[in-house]
Amino acid sequence: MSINNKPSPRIRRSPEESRSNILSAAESLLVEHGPQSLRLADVAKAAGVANATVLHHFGSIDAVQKALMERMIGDLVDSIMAIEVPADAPAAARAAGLKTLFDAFETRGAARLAAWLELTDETSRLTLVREAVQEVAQKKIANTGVPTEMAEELILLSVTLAVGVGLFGPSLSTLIGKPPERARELTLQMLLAYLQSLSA
Amino acid sequence: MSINNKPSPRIRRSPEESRSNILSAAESLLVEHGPQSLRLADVAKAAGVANATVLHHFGSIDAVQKALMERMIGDLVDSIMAIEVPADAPAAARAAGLKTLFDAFETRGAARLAAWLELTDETSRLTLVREAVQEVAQKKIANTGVPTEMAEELILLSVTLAVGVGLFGPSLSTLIGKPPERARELTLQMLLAYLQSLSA
DNA sequence: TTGTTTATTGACATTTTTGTCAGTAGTATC
DNA sequence: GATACTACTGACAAAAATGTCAATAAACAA
Repeated sequence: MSINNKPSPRIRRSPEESRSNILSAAESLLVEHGPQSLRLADVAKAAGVANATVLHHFGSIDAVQKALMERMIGDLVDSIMAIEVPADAPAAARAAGLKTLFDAFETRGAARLAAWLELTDETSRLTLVREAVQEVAQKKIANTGVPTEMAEELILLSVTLAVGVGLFGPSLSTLIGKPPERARELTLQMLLAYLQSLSA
Repeated sequence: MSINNKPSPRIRRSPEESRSNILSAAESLLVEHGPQSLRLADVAKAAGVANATVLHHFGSIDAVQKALMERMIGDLVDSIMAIEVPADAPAAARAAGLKTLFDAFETRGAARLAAWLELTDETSRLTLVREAVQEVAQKKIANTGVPTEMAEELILLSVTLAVGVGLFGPSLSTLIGKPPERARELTLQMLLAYLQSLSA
């Protein structure tokens, strides 16, 4: 029996492409199998490269995890910044903005990222998010006549609910026999009603 | 130089005590340093016993983690079951019940436990919680005249918010320069207002 | 073509973590 | 006491995970 030595065709990427490829693979692992699946061998395999390649680009598996946090935080910030809060803020527009916020945390791994950061005491990395939130508070809500102080608290409330629902909503809903999106629906319904009551 | 061979005084516990001691140490580690700190050597050290002792009682470090999940879930169920919802449910009593619920998730590690389960795809272990929730829904709320269907959804809403706020509330609050309990205050305030509006 | 650069890799070395085992030492019973 | 039982432990073995290094090969330039 002859062993098949296929010369294993190499793919040569630019450093940026390669890093991005590896981080994307790691992100999938994180979302699908949790943080403890971010092992060197697993990440390399998922990315379709050798272990040494991962280390060549990041130096250590720890650095991969840190870089992944940074990238996902960056994406999250982009999502937050993209939220539009019309100046006159009619109810429908406000609802759409909140829906976008909740989607940002539930689809893909933003909520899972947040849980990961929370469990590993890496919340300090969230300064970028903080700045984004405050920018939204100032530029996009302050000009509606709502005082900044209250705008910040409403954002705190909304973000807390969005990330919590994003992480736990689907599981808890199905746990008690409801469709997975039920917790989010209920939460959004309540949040909107509450915001409306504040306007009156 | 003579090496000091103190014979290292042994503590001999009953198997139950020993298991409990080890699980308590593990729980502290989980709450303070996250799931990835639940290594054999760390758990043993925190419990003040040898590595082999942990394995003697649990067989593997994995079994320790599973046992810890079970125990914390049991504690959580007890907390939920202890919630009293008076039959006539005056606003103040309802507020107290919800406060208890939120406390159950924030103090100590219930919310962190939930996040751990979520990230590791172990949500299937939550059947006990499910049963507790449904028992509360039936026995303690149904007799207030609220239909079971709605009671379950209100509990889903409350639990989702409680666990989300318990996990993320403190960090997010301090992140934007508020006292750590601010997110919980805001959430409870909204939730109570919403429940009251439903009664009208 | 020839040479330069460097992304890539397999083989190996190191470290970390987990698990095994035979012997030790508390506790209870006779 | 003496004996039995077993919780407990240190020393060691095994496995898993991370990291090193010299060689290879893809892209590009002269």
